[in-house]
Amino acid sequence: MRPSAAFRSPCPVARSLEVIGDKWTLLVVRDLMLRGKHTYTALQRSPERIPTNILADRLKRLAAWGLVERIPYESKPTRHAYRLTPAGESLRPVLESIAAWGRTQLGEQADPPTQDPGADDR
Amino acid sequence: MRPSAAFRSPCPVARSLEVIGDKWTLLVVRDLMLRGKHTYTALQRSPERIPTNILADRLKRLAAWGLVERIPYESKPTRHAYRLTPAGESLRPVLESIAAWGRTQLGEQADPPTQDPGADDR
DNA sequence: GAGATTACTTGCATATCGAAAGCGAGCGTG
DNA sequence: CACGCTCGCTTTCGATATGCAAGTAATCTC
Repeated sequence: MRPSAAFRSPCPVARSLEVIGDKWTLLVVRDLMLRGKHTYTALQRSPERIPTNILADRLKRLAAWGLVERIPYESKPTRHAYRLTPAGESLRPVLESIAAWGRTQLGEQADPPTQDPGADDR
Repeated sequence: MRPSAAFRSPCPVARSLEVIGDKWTLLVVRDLMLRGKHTYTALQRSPERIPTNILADRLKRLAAWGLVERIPYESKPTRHAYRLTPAGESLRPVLESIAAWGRTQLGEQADPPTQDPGADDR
């Protein structure tokens, strides 16, 4: 759960993918960076409906990597805000290039390509 | 396995992550784009040691998305080369921003951050 | 014809995901 | 002060994905 094993290779792409290479992590970053969502439930309410256990896990991972910090902003009912650290902010170009790619390549397409199962062309 | 269900949201980031949001896909793209590897076994021999079934699956997925094409280059013992399509090539800025991020943020660090299990700070 | 190589597939154990339910602390209402 | 509600998670558990190892088939090498 927490990052603990060694990097699988010295390649910066391979390393990055061990941190952000999954379907949800960058979505959390997007919400923190671009959508001004900073509380657990605000993040939960995003249209992609991240499962609550995954959200809790990703926030922990992001915090362990030093990309996000969890700051208490209220003490009576203890509440915290999640904020990107400068290291987390540095993901902005990554997020932007991915958004740009999605916009141009997966643009207005309603659905992903289907392939009739068994249509192996060989 | 094959992409078939609908996109989970209209957000270009969310959509992109359904295509490239995993630990291996972009590594295959890296090898095709930056390292001149074009055959199955060449891709297999990368230092990250991608499991063979995962490689076969990712190549299928990438082909289904139109990012990679599989071209026979020899017919006696049928052999194919995998090549990026223009759509696949368009991932270059994404790959570059990820590489740049990894280089600056995960640079020479030998290992990911460890956190003694049970050190919940709250 | 006994290996070796290429390009995979199949089987299976394990890890991760994700839906749903649970939980505890702190309000708020009557 | 009992009852329900929200917030912020954790737990449970079935489904899906991962990854190791072994198998397969075609050609080619000796």
